[in-house]
Amino acid sequence: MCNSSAPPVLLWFKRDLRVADHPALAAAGPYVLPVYIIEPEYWALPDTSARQWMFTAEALQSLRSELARLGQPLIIRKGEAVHELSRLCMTNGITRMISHEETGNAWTFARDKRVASWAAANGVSWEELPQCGVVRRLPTRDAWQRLRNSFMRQPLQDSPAALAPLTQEISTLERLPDARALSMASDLCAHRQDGSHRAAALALETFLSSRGARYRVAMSSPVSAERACSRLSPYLALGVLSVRQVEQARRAARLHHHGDAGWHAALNSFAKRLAWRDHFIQKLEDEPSLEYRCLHPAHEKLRPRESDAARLRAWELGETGIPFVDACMRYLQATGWLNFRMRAMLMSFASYHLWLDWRSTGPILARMFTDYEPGIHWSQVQMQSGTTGINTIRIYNPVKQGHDQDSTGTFIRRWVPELNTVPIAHLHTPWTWNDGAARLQARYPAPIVDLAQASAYARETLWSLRKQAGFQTVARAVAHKHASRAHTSDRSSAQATRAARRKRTDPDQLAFDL
DNA sequence: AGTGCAGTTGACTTT
DNA sequence: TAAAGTCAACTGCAC
Repeated sequence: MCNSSAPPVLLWFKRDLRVADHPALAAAGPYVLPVYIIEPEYWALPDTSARQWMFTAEALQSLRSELARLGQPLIIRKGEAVHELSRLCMTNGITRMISHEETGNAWTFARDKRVASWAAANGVSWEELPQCGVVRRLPTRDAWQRLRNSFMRQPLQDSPAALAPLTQEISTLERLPDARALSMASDLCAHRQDGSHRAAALALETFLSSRGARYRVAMSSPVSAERACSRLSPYLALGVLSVRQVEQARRAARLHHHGDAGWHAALNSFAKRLAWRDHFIQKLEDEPSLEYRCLHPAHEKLRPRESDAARLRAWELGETGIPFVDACMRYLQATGWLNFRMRAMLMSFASYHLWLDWRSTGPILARMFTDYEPGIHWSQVQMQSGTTGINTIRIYNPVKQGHDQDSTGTFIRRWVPELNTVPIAHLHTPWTWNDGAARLQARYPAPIVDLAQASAYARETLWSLRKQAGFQTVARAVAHKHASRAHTSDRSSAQATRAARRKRTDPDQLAFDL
């Protein structure tokens, strides 16, 4: 198996830190040099954070031991990608590199272009294979769903039985740097998820066997979502699990729970979310400027580009004076995760009530998410800010959301302990608590905006922008390029009526337009 | 028993 | 998986 005359294939691990269902590893063959590069410049970006790095480091430790078990440990380097790759290729006579297509932020996109041009100029071939439903150079959105589904149905890639140990000695970082060594701001995140493969497998197993039973009804409230949601997002973001592994495990679970209506609803709902995941990442793949420009350009000057520093800070710290908003923000800060609906509410509150530009709030949320996935993140940030031009304006009322999702107030009391003396009748709106509001204000701020006034201003401004000449023409072009085709295909009127009725009653159908 | 009425519910529209 | 408003149908109750 060991062939010392031919050079190995360099397998560049990026956001695919696993050995199972790993198309690039399978394609590389047994004589492989597995490499991960810690890029300090990436970890200095405004949308990356120490919690993401610590999670990544745990995933890397797992990957390193799995590869070692297969016979060839992971080589870990720290530095600039072109520099490290060219050194590894030059000193080992490597002419073939392989990795997965990555739909990342603007920085990783630019880095990949540098790597590609270096490779082309130096006689190194670099293959990039898909590892999820995202299609590179997709000509039109029309056939996407079919392509994605057929990818998910393909059998999982076998992980190799063994790798051929390299004959040459190649230096590797033994100890992974901590966040401080990467010059990252300290980031406690006391309840962060664990990045190891063992933790990922456990989350998948417990979700599909028990935790997910009430997924469909429990996902909306931050109280129940913590347990009932899959919690697979950070593992999918880093590729500790492949989305195909998860999708196929879901299918198997559907058979296992056959006949159970709750499980049936849960697993169907989960399948939709896995598909939406690829759908949004596809958008960033097709339109990288999604990260820094409004999808509909008429919104560019809607909000001041320089954000109000006091408002931004109050929002980031969970000190806005709106209990449910602050509880959600502090929970996110402490756990690195928040359920979808509450993420939408936080973003909506920042963009509409606080009138902050998404380019100042987006990176703050990105850093707090252990599961930061650029394609999902920037699509959602723009949707919840109303800047896509093609989605209906959804301005969440954080008091109503609080009543709906935390009616007993346990979530608020846990995460905003300053409020623990406030009776439940006033917990969601402590400014209405006549007896104690004055005393309370020494510990907890009055609302930094008038909710009704702020949302009315946002609503009127956004809707009047939409009525301006030319707005809808541009909006249609955006929809043609990006919108899901799920509800727009030609249908008989009976089917259309059925679909409309379903739309009203099934939250999945309305969950994430665009 | 039937009527009037306030209040609720649900479908639908507007912003 | 928005919220607020409109409208019509319905409900429960007093008389």
